[in-house]
Amino acid sequence: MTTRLTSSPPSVSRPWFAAALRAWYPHHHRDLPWRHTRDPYLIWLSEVILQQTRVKQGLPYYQNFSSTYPSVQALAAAAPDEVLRHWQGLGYYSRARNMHHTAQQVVAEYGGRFPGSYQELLKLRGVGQYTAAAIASFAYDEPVAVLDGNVFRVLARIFGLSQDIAVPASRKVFQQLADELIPADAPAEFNQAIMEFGALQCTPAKPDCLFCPMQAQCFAFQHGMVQELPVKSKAKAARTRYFHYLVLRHADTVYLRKRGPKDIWEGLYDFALHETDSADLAAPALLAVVDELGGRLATNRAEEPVTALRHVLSHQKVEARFHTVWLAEPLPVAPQETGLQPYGSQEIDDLPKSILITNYISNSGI
DNA sequence: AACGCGGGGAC
DNA sequence: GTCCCAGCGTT
Repeated sequence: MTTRLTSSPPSVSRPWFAAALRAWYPHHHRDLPWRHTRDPYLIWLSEVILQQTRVKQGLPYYQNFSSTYPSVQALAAAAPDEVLRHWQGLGYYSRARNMHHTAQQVVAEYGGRFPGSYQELLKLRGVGQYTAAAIASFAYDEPVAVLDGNVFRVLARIFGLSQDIAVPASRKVFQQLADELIPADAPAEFNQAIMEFGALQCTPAKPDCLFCPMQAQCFAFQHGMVQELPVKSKAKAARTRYFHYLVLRHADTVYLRKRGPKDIWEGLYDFALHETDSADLAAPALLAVVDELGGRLATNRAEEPVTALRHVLSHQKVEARFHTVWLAEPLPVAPQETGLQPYGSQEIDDLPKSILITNYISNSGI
């Protein structure tokens, strides 16, 4: 496959592109709060929230975080569970854990001042090439081009780049072009504008080509390839998992535990979990699990209905069944490595939880 | 280089 | 249902 469908060589600069963006941006851009600050902390906060997240979804989280933690010192001083609780519902929770780690590092090792260049920013946990370029350009006017999903799409269409954007090796072609296009005198505006152009004008499914100012220069439009570009190979299908939750209850408490690493929802809280290869779990197997935990069933409690919930992630489908188990007495203290601990209703509300667990709790009246 | 990691909205 | 979103760290 040709690496570049246009006839002009990569070294040719295209001032018209930056000029067209510059003409389009002031009249079309959205008024977003992180565009009114040069504070690298607030810009970093917004960029981490917006990684793999739409502006519409991330905006309320930015408002909440920036008011709850107005400075990097405030964020660094927060408890890890509290940070995760504020992140609850946004997904990709490693972002919150890394963000908290980096806040503490900036306070402890950088005297509370954010690193002042792209190369230094890149060393921070949770700050990759995109985020480092965004902070460096928006806060410091450093001429480094951002490369996100919007930029990939815009450049692929306008300049006819046919490399598979899902393949890491394709990145260098797009990065080189973006670095050629970004003007040294207005890098921040260029980066904002190209992403906004991708988000509002050159959208994935139904781009507004009819009223696009780059229509005449756009390779994809001129060649009828708008739906074919960018080229992106398919992700592999999501696997299905079967979760059998034991909602262990005694008096006014419910047992929860913090989820560990190397699986979904690290650091979030859920119930005792038994995972199987099928949707069904026979009653004897269920009781065996309770027994393993050292639990003794209350005999004066009526059986409660099993709640079944389905939860879909990008890469997994979780079919969860919640079995309420009333205990005759509290679980033995530190039975094994289960980490299960009793929590009251108010405490549970304050714990960080996945959407699945939050939905179950709100439906079950815990 | 390939993979794992959320949740929501557009179509 | 499919696709994508101001990507990143790990393996």
